[in-house]
Amino acid sequence: MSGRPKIFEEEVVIAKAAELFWRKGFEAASTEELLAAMGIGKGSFYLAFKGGKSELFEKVIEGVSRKELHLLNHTLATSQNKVETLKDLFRSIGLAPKERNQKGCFFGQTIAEFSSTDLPFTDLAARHLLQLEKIFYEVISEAQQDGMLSTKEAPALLAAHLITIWNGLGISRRIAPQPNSLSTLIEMQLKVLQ
Amino acid sequence: MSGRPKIFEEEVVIAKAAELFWRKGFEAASTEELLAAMGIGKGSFYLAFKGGKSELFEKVIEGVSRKELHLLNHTLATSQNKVETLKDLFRSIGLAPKERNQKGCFFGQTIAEFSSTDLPFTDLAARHLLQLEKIFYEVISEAQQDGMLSTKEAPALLAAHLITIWNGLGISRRIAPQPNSLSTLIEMQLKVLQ
DNA sequence: CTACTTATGTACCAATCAGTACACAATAGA
DNA sequence: TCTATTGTGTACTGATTGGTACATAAGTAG
Repeated sequence: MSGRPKIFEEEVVIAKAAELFWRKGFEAASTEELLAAMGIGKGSFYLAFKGGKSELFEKVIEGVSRKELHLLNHTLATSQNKVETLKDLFRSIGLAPKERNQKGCFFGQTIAEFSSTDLPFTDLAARHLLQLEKIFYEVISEAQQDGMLSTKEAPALLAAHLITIWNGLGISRRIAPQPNSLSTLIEMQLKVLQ
Repeated sequence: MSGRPKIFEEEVVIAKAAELFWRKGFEAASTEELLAAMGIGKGSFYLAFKGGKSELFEKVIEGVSRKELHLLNHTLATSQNKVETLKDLFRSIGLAPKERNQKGCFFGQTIAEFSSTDLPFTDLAARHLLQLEKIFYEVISEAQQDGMLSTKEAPALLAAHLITIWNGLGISRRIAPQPNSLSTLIEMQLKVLQ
């Protein structure tokens, strides 16, 4: 039944591969580099990931998505002021270290690399952004009903607007000379949530 | 002095290469594909572009940038209402055909592909976005002074905000189910210019 | 015509790509 | 200990990568 034991956990090596994919993109990250980063050999890799590099990348997208959404959902669930928590999500961009900002948004990056092809990566990345938009929508919707938001704008439109800004900041943060300039911009952009 | 005549014009083949680079990105576009698209052979190519694929890509960035900025500047120069012209630039995203929208923004795409490396491509692409931002700034600044804009927000902040939205729409347009949804979003986002 | 200059097409190159084949190692159950 | 099962490491593969070498073509100048 159970032969030689695995020397790695799938979740762990997927997370390590994610780091490299995020930094270099799918095409530029070679399988050899990935294997080195994951700390496993070809034999183990192609046994665990029969689909090779593509399967790995799909699982990386799903893994990063799950982690990020879980973190946000958890923070919201234990938050006193959900709108403020949402705002803090954006504010964190202005406070992030340079290395983090240079990597931008993994999902926006993936869409940029693949949206003109027919690979399934675009759909997976788009699905994440859609889920993020849905979270925005629900927080805004609830806050409006509770009178915590004075804006009369439709929650769906506001959520789509926030996603646009999120993706836009995913580019801006990569080329911003100093993160300080980002913070004042973000603070201004968050005025739509009042 | 003058030997065998060239069978191509540099500007023309650069424009043809731009189409492929824009659709597939730098890494995914192979030199052979590029040569086929440009309609020239390796001999001619490496004589004209001693830096190879990299030099070609730099010239593509510069070429696309120059064209887009020139078009916008020309439209603005002959416009009665510059703010409205700016708005129309954004509105055109909602009206563009699917094939166009799937390509997104070439400069955002390039920044996404390279911002974690030290290649000069990021700087070239960032420079374009900065120039675009400057145009936004000047139109807003002038309109505010002429009383055509009631917003009291600082022109520099508004311009940075518009660039964020521009880059965000560069992602949204790639994954939008139908362009119709984009138009209502864009119209809402343009309310900052009133 | 000859000499010179520049452009073109093709054959070729080493390096790298993602992926496979397979001998061998390590466990569990009998 | 023997067998079955699963995992690992390495050698190898064919294809493709970006790029070079070079013979030849197509012009101009004398």
